[in-house]
Amino acid sequence: MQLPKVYNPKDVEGKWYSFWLEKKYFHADEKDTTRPTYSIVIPPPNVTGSLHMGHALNATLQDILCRWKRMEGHNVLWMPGTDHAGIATQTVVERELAKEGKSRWDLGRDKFIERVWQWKEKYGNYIIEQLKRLGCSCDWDRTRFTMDEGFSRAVREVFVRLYEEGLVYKDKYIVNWCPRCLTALSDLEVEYEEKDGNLWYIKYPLEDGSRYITVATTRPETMLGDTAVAVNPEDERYKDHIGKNVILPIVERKIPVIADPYVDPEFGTGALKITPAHDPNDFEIGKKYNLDVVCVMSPDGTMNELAGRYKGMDRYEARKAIVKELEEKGLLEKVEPYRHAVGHCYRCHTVIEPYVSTQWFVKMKPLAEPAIEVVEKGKTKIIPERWTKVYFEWMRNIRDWCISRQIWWGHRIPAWYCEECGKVSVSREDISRCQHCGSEKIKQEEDVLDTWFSSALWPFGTMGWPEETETLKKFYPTSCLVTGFDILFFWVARMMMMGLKFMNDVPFRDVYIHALIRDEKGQKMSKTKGNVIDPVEMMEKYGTDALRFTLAILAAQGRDIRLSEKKIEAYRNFVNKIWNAARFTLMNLEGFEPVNLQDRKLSLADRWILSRLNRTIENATKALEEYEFDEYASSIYNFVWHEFCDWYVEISKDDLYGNDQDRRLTVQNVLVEVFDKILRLAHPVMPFVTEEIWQKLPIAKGESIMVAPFPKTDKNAMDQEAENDMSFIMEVVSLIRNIKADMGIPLTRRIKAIAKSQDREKHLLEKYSRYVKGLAFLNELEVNEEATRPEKSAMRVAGKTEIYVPLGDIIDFEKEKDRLTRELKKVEKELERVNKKLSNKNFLEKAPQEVVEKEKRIKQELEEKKARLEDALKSIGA
RNA sequence: GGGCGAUUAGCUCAGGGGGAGAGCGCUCCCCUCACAAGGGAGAGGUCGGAGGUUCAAAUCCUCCAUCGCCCA
Repeated sequence: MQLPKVYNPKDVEGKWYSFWLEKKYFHADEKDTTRPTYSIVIPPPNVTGSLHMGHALNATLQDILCRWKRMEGHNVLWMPGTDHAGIATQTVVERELAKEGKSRWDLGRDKFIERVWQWKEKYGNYIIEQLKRLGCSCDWDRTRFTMDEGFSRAVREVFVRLYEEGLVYKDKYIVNWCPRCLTALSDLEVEYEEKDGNLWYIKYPLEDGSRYITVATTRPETMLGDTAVAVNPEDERYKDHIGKNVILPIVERKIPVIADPYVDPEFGTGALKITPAHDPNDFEIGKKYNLDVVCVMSPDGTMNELAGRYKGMDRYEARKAIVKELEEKGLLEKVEPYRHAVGHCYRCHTVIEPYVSTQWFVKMKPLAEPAIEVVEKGKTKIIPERWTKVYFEWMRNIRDWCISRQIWWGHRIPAWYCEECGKVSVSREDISRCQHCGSEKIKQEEDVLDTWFSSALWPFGTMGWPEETETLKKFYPTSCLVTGFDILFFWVARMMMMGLKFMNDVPFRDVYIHALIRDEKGQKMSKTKGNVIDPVEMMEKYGTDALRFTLAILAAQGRDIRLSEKKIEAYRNFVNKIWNAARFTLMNLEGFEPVNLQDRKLSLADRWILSRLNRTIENATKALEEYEFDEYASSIYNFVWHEFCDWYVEISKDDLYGNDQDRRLTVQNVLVEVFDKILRLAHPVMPFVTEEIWQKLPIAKGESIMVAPFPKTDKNAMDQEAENDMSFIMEVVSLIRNIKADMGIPLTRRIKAIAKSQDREKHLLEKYSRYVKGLAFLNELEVNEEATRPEKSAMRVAGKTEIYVPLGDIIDFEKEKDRLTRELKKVEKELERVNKKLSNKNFLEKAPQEVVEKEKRIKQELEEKKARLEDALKSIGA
């Protein structure tokens, strides 16, 4: 069988993916009673989204887990779906409308929503298709959407139940407001950024006209809404001002000077203007002292009628104008540059405005407590562990969650207001009459729910809740959640609370938190920076397996991933390496018939590679169990490339091309055995190339590698002796190659080498001289206990063995001297370290016996090596 | 302001008390019958700094410096 020289992913990826789909391998089975279950819900990407590297990493890791568990015999459910992403999606469609010169108001609510659905039908599957391209083995028949009918029912049920229990309430409160999106946001949806601003010092004249009190503020435009000035009660400077009034400049309103320990005397002048309508802290103080709440802004961030002649002005224009007026009136004492954190809308990056309005909230404390407890008790494990601290920190300081949004796209809050009795009706089903007075004059709440409110229900909402479905019984709680830390609070924490509340059980047993992807300079990837590496483009260029493998091998716990195209290219080369090893194997299987390796006489190399294979399986499996995806991938990489290809394949050639039919058959079987297991081991991370090759292997097997068993470690194949012996042979080979390279002899030029060796090493060299001769390209290897060094020769030391390579006139004595000297220096340095240790009485007394023994052994080895090197140097006259 | 993390070869990063590692890059040699997307060989680190614990510290502790992130 002949394979193309270069692996071409395009020929195989689509083919196998369709095959898997056709065979329904991705299907999770509620009816199955034999297999253990394993389930994961995908973090639903935004419908507006297209696949970025973060998704690719996230999905690759989940797919590795799912494919692995499936091969280990689990009944696996990987639940896919998308999120309706309220503000983001609405914005996209609004932008589309804007191109037609329309706003959503022109269409009206119903028409607009219809339009969003149209948009979703057209583009909403885009990211799902891309996930398929990535090879994801989700159970696509179950694909859910947070706005679909069943899910919406779950959202309503949760809302109503929380309302009935008093955990959802409506209140007038100061919230984060985005003047562009025209909606409230939760605390989490505000991103703070350090900005250079100013601290304006404004003089407020005392009522009696005697003096001024100077306040410092970063937001002079809000002064129009001031309703008090506050000072610290301990502050000597202001003690006699307390209780008096000042005249608020421009507005000419009388406002009191109050005292509250909240005021930091060190900040600014120690006097604080209090604007309850425009600052959360001021709002609290206002409540405490029953101050008026004077709101001087409209929802869109312009000044309103209470701002007098500044009405209609944008907040920043107003700031300038007000500062100017104060300056003209001589009331501006000074301006200082001041750096402070400014909140921005996480969707559109507009500076948010604290804004007093009536909103819906979820009471968090009663929900958070159990969510803390289950993690404390280890019912859910967060990996890496350090994130548990972050989780606790947030959960313990949690504030009520503002869940209403003044947008149209989302789950409309199921509350109706009665025009007659003024009461609120909250209902699971749409109603046409007031629940209190029966009036038909009712109107549904215009607001929709925060998208995260619905995503919080994802693990059970997708499984059919509130129905008691078979799916829930079988697959809830899920086994693992794989996600980035950026949504630990947004999503993970909230799912935990909702899962516990409505399912009485944690939503997931493990939470694996992976890194964020950055560019090679460590910067976040963003379209505006232009440093985005597009996963689809990378799959196109290097193949899906290469991309997946790259992401996996870089996914070390606790550190962000700096990705570059070069890395993907490097692992594309690895995929190709596997391909070519397969090509080699398949080219040399003429006359192959399967045999039982246990019945065969195995060579050292056979035993060695089988032993290494099993260690690799052991390592890789352990790594998967501990979510060490990097370790899993790199143990495959190292084994395949640096043990199997570099050594075993080379050694096998001798037998494959030789005349010993028996040996030939054994080696063929070893090659196939190693390949079969390594393909199955690697399948979860590189599904396509492994399937393509595996299908060509001449072994008894099922119809797909996807449903073949994951390899198990065979303890009997572990052979420490073979590994030790082989590593000595490998060392000798390397040393001879090294001499050739140093002396400018082409590797393949056959020459003679002499080994002065005894005991075990001599025995090994004699027994396996075939390996040495083959791998180091020698025409003769003389092994002799009494050998003396030929005059014009190079020398190296392996263990206690001296290797001589006679070179005649081609020897470069300078080079050889240089080489030996450097080697000697290294040995001496090492020896120094060891001697220091061994001459330390405390070390000899307190260190474990085995460590001391080991050091002694090392010392002896080094001394012998040193003596040999010195002799060699002497003999070339140095 | 509070917390977390990082600092190891030119670059990107593993390692986490007992002989400094990988990939990429670099240098030299080789189109050898699986693979030039390859093979062989090599150079290159007082493991950020200072203290401490220990027989022994890159590894544990403290402090400092620089960078990054989260929260207020």
